[in-house]
Amino acid sequence: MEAKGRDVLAKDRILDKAEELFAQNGYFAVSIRQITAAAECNLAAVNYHFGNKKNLYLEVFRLRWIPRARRIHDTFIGILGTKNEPSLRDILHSLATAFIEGPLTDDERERHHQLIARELAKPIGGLDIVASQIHQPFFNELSDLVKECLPEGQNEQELMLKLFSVFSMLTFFNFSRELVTIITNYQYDQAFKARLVNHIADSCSSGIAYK
Amino acid sequence: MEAKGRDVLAKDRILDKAEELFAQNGYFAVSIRQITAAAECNLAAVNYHFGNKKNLYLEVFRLRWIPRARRIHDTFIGILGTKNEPSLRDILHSLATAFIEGPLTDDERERHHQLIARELAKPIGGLDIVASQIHQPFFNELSDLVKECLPEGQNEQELMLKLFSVFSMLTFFNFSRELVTIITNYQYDQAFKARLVNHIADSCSSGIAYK
DNA sequence: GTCTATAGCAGGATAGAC
DNA sequence: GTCTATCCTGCTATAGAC
Repeated sequence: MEAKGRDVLAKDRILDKAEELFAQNGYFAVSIRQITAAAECNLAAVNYHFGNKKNLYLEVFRLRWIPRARRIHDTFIGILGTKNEPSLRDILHSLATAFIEGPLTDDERERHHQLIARELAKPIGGLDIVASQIHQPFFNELSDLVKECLPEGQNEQELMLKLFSVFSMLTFFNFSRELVTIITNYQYDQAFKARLVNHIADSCSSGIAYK
Repeated sequence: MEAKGRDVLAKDRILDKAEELFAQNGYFAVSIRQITAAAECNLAAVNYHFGNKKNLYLEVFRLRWIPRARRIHDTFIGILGTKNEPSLRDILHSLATAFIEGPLTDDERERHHQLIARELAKPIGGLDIVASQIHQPFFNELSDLVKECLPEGQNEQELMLKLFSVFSMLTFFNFSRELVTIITNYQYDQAFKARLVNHIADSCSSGIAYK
C-alpha cells in the first residue's frame, strides 16, 4: 500500500510542477529535467507515468486546468444562485467575481490564465481539449442566461460578440497584469480587484444592453 | 557596393524571418538554425550581425515591432483627422479600424499581435522596450483625446480602466482568433472584421460613456 | 562578411538493474 | 515503480579558412 501511495503522489507532484513551469515559461522553455527536479523524483518518471513530454503537457490541461475551470464555473453558478431573478449586471458581476476573486488561490489563478493565454496565442494541443469541454458549453450556457435579461429577438451573432467582449476583459485583466502595472502603477491587491470586478460588470452590462 | 548591399539585405532577411518564427512559435521553440535556413543565409550570420539569439529577439521589437506600432498609430491619427470634432464613437471606431483593418497586411498583423501576446503572458525583454516607447505615451495621448468627449471631472483611475477595456478587446479579437473561430465558426474575412470594428466601437463607447 | 567545421552542452527518451 | 547510466539528437556559439 505504501508503494501504491507513493506512485499517486509522484504522478501528482509531477503534474503540479509541470503545470507551474509550463505556465510560467511555456512548453518549449521547460525541460523534463527541470520538472522532475522540482517534483523531487527521477528523470525517468515522466516517461514512465505519461509516456512523453507532450502528453504530460496535455494531461495538465485534462487533469488540472479543466477541473479548475469547473470550480470557477460552479462558483459563478453559486454566486448567481443567491440572487432572485438576476439582472444582466448581476450575471456579469457574479462572473467577474468568480474569475477575478473566485475560488482559486492567487498562484492557481495565475497559472490558469497563463496556460490558456499561451494556448490562445499559439495552440499546441491544449486549446482543442479545453474549447470543446469548457468554452463551447460555457458560452452556450452564458448565452441562455443573458438572453433572459434581454428583449426577445436578439441577434445571435451580435450576442456572441458581446460575450466574447466580456471574456476579453476577464482574460486581459487577469493575464496582462504586467502591462497594467507598468502603465498605471496599480498593484493587484484586494482593493484593485474589487474595483476591477465592478468596472467589468458596469462597463459590460452597458455594452451588452446598448441599442 | 554589392557587398554592402548584400549585408543589409541579409540582416533584414534575418530580422523578417526571425520575427515570423518568434511570433508563430515563441522564443524558445525557435532555433538559430531555423532562422538562418529560412533567411537563406549562413548559420553564423545571426551571431555576426546581432551578437546572440536574445539580442536578435530584442532587435525584432526595436526595429520591426515599434515601427509597425507607429504605423498603426499614424493610421489612427489619420482616420481621426478626417472627422470634425470627433465623437467618442468616432475615436473608438478609428482606433478599432486602425488595429483590425489598418495599414498592416494580414501576415504582419498576425505577427504583431502574437509577438506582443507572448510578451504580455511572459515578458522576456520585449515588453519593457515596447511599454515605455509605445504603450505609455499612447495611453496618455488616448486619454487626452477621450477626455475632450467626456464631461469634466472624470475619475482618472476609472478612465484608465476603460481604456484598458478597449485595448483588451482589440487585443483579444486580434490574437484569440483560433478560439473565436472554434466557438462561432466565423472566419476572419473582410465582412467579419468590419462587423468586429463596429461592435467594438459601439460596445466600448457605451461602456465608456456609462454613468 | 561569409562560410565550414566543430566545440561544448542540454535536451528527450530508453535500457536494464534493483 | 524507481533509479542510474547512456544514447542520440539538436542546440548555441565560436574559431579560423576564404
